[in-house]
Amino acid sequence: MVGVRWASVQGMVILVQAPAAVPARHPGRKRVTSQTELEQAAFGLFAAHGFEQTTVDEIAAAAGIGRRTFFRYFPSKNDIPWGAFELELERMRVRLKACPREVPLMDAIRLALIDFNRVSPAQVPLHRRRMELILRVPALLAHSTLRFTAWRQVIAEFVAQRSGRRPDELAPQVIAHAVLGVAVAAYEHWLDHPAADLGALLDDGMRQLDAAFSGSLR
Amino acid sequence: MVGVRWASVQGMVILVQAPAAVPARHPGRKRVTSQTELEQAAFGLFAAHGFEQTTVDEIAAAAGIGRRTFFRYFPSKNDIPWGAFELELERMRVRLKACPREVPLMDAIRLALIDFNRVSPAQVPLHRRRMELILRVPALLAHSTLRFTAWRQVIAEFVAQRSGRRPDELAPQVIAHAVLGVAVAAYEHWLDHPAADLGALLDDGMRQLDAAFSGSLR
DNA sequence: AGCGTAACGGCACTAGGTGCCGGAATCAAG
DNA sequence: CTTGATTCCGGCACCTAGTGCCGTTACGCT
Repeated sequence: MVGVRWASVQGMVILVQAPAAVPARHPGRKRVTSQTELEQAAFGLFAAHGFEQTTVDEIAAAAGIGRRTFFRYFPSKNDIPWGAFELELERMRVRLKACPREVPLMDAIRLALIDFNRVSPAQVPLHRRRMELILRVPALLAHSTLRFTAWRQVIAEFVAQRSGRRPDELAPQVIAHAVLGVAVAAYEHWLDHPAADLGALLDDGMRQLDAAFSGSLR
Repeated sequence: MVGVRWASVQGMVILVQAPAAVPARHPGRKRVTSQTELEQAAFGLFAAHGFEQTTVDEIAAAAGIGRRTFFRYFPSKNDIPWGAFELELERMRVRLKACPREVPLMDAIRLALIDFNRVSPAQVPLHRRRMELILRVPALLAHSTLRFTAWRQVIAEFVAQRSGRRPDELAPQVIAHAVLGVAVAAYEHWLDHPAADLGALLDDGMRQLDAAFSGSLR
């Protein structure tokens, strides 16, 4: 039901806290709901009345919990659409680290980018709703900046490791910003063109950027 | 005193409204302060207690106006550090449009980027405080997203015009995101290394990105 | 002086977010 | 079964940003 496997993860549990499925013998009262349940309740309300018109009170009421409790599951209303982002991010970090050094830097990044954003067909509608909220609701787009920083850091660390620099140097940061830019631009396009293939857009985006610098774009 | 010359500007007055200096025969009560004055009062408080610890009431009190009036000068507390950004942006738009077609696309952008971010030595300290707030205070960094969108749009429109595409196509958007990324990364570096030259960092950033795609970075 | 106009600013209200604290649920041990 | 430690729930009070409303104030012009 809860469906989040996380046995292998140890640290890095920032957003996703213990789901109720784990039978572990914890003392104390059981959690009455989960992030996933709250997310579903919230998404329903967002779809019906829009993000801004939906108050936290309404979400809490719809989920049958107190307003105060809501803020124990999500640090803010803006965090609702992000799901298990930190987990996904960790996945990308591992994937990049596992990439053989024979693969050229930008190829490695391009492939990881595509892989990171692959979703099973069954989850596409949910993913689309998520991204629609994140990229189209001004307050959420603004909030996303903070998540994007963590995302970029993963790229920057990979570039740094590969090129013998420190992650905070200019080159890794610039590349990380650029790659994130490709991702966001591809998503924007994907939202506007539902028939488009996200992976292809990401691939294309990276190649367009390449082309721009190679001078083939005038 | 007010010091904002704007006689030559006509449209595009979004943030900067009529300063009291213009003698124009407007009926009605005169404005009692200006964005610049409020900005100064606010910056003082920010430096003393930090952005988040400073309330709008305190800023208003320091400037000798009512809290309600503050919100007639700035749409939100988050907008304080942005100064005449819209005006600057318009300057960049004009500058790009004036660039001869002989100049290759990415060179034109690189030069405009450097030019856009040139500040006179006397204004460097203020500019640094501005950017420190915008890029280091989480709430302001988040808010900046909205301004950055407008900034990217200027780049995207230029690329589109040059390459015979529409601004919302993938290539212009990707390039715009990447260039903004260079700018932000350069500013981050500049904030960490006060001795560095911002123009050089921007130039370097663009070239690093170029190098990454040319495969010279491994 | 009087009139139209526009800015001021108080008041009340909404909404997100937080600290505090008593109460309820759960598990383990006696 | 009772007790106690632990953990979660959720009400309450409070803070802050931001907005609509509206009476008041200051200004320019006639």
